[in-house]
Amino acid sequence: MPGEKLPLSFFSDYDTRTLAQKLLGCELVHESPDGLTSGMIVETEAYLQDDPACHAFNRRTTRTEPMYGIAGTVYVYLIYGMYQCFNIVSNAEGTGEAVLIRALQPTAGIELMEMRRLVRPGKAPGMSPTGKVTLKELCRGPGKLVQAMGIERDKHNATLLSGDTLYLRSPVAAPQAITSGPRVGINVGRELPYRYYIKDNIFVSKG
DNA sequence: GTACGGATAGTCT
DNA sequence: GACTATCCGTACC
Repeated sequence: MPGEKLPLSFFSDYDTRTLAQKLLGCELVHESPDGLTSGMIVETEAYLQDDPACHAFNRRTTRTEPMYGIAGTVYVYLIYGMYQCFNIVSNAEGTGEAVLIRALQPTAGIELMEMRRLVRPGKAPGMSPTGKVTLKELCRGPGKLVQAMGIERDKHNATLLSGDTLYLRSPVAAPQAITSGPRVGINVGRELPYRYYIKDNIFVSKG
């Protein structure tokens, strides 16, 4: 049913690359103490066990442990020492694969997202005269969407996406054309076309 | 509109 | 001690 909370089984129904495409058009919802925010997933990247760009490519460590959990586990990692990236673990338990969520099209809680994304006053790309970033820039990038959605590190290794404060809803309408290409910002494995996004959607981080 | 330098910290070798 | 890869702010066109 369109718009329904997705059961945990959804995440184990597909292999990682298929899941990365199935997630496009789904709505990520966070019911935080500050209020509800949500956005439609418009851009994802798949990270596979045999893929050198995958955090779980090398041996199993404490940091990547959640990646080996059941499909639907949340994996949040720190990048550049300043930003977080939000991933949904995929494939069978014991396999270290995940889908990185790279961009959202905001659907609810816009004002709250703007508050969370406030940067210091001044001129910057995508910033309106009022000091708020534009709608287009709110969730256009993995670090930005984590900030806008208010996803904290306590969500790391959360066991469920359904029935909790952070969950997904099935697409209201099937996404239009899906395009794939090289993943963003990585060196190793850059030749693998594991990035998927909704064609011509302006909320995608890179066309 | 594009280009690039700086900030930053956890993880593993 | 090496390695990692995003956002912001300034510069410039």
